[in-house]
Amino acid sequence: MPELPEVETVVRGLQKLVVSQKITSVQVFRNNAITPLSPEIFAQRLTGSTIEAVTRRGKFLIFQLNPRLWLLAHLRMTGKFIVTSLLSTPQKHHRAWFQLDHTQLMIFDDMRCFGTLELVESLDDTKKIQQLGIEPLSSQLTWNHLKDCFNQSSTAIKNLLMDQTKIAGIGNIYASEILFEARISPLRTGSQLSIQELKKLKKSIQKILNAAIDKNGTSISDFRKVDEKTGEFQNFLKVYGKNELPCFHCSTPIQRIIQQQRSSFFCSSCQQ
DNA sequence: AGCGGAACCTGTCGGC
DNA sequence: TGCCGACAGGTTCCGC
Repeated sequence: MPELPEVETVVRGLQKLVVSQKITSVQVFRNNAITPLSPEIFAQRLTGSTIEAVTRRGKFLIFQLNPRLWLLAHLRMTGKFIVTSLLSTPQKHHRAWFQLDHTQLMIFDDMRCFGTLELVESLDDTKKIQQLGIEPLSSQLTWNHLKDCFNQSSTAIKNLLMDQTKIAGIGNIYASEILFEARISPLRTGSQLSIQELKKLKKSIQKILNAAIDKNGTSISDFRKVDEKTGEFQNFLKVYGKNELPCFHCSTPIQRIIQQQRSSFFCSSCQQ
């Protein structure tokens, strides 16, 4: 599922529902989601902690706990956090339950079991956070930064946009949508982009990601908000999943190609 | 340095 | 109806 706008949607949902709540018990239903601790130790270390804040870095969710500890969550393809006041037996894809005070339950659900939950003592010492590139919705995103990241590279711009060490948070859907907005072919290499194109790309990254956040993310199949409702940005996609449908602007059929083993969608007429 | 490919795991969909 | 392959929003590791 989730790229930056979906993770941001989940973070905002959790901020309203779980911040300042105490974790009163933890149950783990599938061990391989918890790295590298045993479920017993994982549960023991979390029980009694208070959730002080929920934030995001790239596609990681970060729970800041008191006593001082961080729970890093990555949803990968199908991970979800659901908050409910209903108590029930665990469902098939529930991986962990976090019982909160005030009778609320925070559920980590993940059909494909790629998602991860990890406890760390320090974000500064956590390599997977430290190696992330800039936040694309911060002031760090400038066309000059894009120039530094891209202009020596013979890698396709589609793949560069998804490189989490350059810009953190863009995945397969938004890479295609951003390049359509910027009118740049996914096949162009970083070094082939002009200054004008880098400036346009910077604006397109911000525009598409902000628009997707405004619509609570994209639900093509699995993504759900913490209340289990869908996002709405799937209704505003212009190229992703539109193989052979007419281009929004010029009616040329949208093409699907494979880059780095992932589908890219683009208009060969609008995007040069 | 950077690429392609495979692996992690489960489910759905379309074709035959 | 059933089987089989392709495909799915992400990341990491391995070999070249």
